[in-house]
Amino acid sequence: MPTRPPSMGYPATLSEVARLAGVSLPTASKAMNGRGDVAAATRKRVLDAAEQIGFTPNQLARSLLVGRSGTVGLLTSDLEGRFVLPILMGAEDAFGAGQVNVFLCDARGDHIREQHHLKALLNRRVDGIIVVGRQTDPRPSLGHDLPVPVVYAYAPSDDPDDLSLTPDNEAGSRLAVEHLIACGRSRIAHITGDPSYAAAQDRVRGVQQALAAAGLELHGEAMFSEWSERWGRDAAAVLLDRHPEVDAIACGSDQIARGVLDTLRDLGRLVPDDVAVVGYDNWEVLTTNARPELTSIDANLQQLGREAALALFRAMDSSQPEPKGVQYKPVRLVIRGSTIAHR
Amino acid sequence: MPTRPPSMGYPATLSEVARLAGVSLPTASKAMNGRGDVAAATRKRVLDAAEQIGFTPNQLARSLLVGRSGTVGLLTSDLEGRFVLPILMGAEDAFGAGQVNVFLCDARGDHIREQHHLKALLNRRVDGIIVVGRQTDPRPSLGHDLPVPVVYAYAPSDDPDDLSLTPDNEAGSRLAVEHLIACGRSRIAHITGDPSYAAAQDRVRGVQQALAAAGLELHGEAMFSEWSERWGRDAAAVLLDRHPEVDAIACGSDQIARGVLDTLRDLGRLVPDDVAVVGYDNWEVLTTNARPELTSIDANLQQLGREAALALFRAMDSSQPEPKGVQYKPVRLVIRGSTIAHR
DNA sequence: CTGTTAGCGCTTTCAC
DNA sequence: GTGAAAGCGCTAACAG
Repeated sequence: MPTRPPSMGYPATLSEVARLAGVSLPTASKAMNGRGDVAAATRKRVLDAAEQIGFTPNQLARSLLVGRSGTVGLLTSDLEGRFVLPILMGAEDAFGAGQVNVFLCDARGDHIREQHHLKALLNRRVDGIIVVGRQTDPRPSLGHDLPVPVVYAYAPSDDPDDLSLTPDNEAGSRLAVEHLIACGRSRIAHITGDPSYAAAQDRVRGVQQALAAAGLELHGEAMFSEWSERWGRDAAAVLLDRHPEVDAIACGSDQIARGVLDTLRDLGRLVPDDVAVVGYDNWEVLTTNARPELTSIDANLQQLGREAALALFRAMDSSQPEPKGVQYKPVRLVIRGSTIAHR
Repeated sequence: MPTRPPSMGYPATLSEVARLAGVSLPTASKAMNGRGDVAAATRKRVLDAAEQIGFTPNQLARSLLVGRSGTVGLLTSDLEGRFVLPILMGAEDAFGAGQVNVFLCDARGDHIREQHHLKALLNRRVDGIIVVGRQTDPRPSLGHDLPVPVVYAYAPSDDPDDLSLTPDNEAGSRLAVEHLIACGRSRIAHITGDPSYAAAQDRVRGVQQALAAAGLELHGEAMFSEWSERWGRDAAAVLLDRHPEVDAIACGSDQIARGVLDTLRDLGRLVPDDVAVVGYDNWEVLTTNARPELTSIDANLQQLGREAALALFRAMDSSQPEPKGVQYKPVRLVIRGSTIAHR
């Protein structure tokens, strides 16, 4: 006797499909999944039957049986941060192609909430987890007693036994300054954001390296404060007052660069003729609408998300020892009118 | 004989907990879930045993049995759009509080991909779906032959039998213009974005309504083009050339408003003394860093996401007929220095 | 090629 | 109070 009549309302089950097609349940299963050897005619009957009653295979049952859910967790510390979203997109994209679905969890910077979400993800038997932080400062590891692999993106784990993918900030500002030098600038200053951010420190280091390699020195001290347009405006005013000879300014963010451009304009300094300006982050809304358009450093965050997904895939499939440690991913320079004039 | 020895490596099962606690499987289940009548001492033994072997209840099995997964799908048409994220945050937040986890799917504006994701979500037996669009233009319905309730957020469904939540754009620009009038302005112009967007048309209508209610007329035609700073700059230049008497400009977006501010500055017009400016969207990065800070309209998107989640909750729980149709959600005016001078 | 038998991990009647 | 039995919907061996 059928457990349940093949009525509408409930999603159809595979046994209903089997009955309708006049085959046994396992045969229907094989036919649906293209498994085993099933006569072509039989397969067609099954597929037609499934189509007819609108059969939707229950992944929950399948997952329970095969011991993998085909899902991963994306644990973010802060969805608001504008660096998280592109990473999310890249990861979701890469997973989607592999039939994997993504649970999104936002811990909003709270450790308790993070633990809570982690537990929920494990209860749901995710096959892996990507942890996305909002800054490049190292963050606490989730630990190693987890039953699934974990990859850290943007914010690296503070445990060297974890795998972390983060943009190479040092290389980024090195690129920026090398570009300025290549454009013939030699009196270069640096205005950046909050000194408590690893990103600020790393970028200053990159600037210093590029200058040193060219036998140059920074004009004035590196100027730290907040990651805002306002600070960019104020800092540029002070800088040009005290170092009017400056012919290029490397900025720690596009926001700061936008402020710098504003002040230069107010002071009647032409960009890029008198002073070249380079930003950081390549935030298109800001860079492509600036006057002139802003040269900037792009961290390829979407690519970073994709790579994190692929690394997790590998760790999930092979359960071989994953590579460990922090991988610094290459960034790229996007040249626009703030460093090279159009003609 | 136990199916599997209680060894490490595999996640512990409830039957292992039961064995360790010296009770039967059902009793362990009841103890864990606080169900039925279980002796306090027994419950403690079970909980201790669970703790000891690090038991993690398998939600997959539970879901299969009880017929609800405790998950929902968040189907976005485009993660990139900056209106989607706050809605996502609000929804994730509201669901998280209810022990519900969220599958994130980005269709990237592609119908095929959307159908693909929809199917995946149904296979995973989500209990409901929120569809988040990136524009306020109506979008095709997912249909009504779905086994789970659906709520549309931001982009309403084109089917009046669906429930949609979208910001009230008309009311928004009405608020903006009423504010300008209250500030003593009477020669008001309107610069907005792409006329193919419903948002542009709705906002123009709101502007007209507020002007008409005060017995005023728009100065010049409403100016349409793209949602960019650049257009804001160019449009403002033209506008002030042809209508130098204008004393206020209502803009269709904050980006446009930023461009307008730039041009006003270039022309030596004081804001807000000579010309007041109001933006739209309250995109903080743009509004709080403008000179002066930009008055704008906030669509309360996070709240919108939260409400969509709550509406979906209701529809999921009660399976009573959900309310139908498009609900226009209130927006709010955020006053800053571009309309009222500090003293 | 197809059907029978088992069982994934858990909850839920229902006797004891 | 507690345990035995019966599945949720599906797949992975095996026999036939």
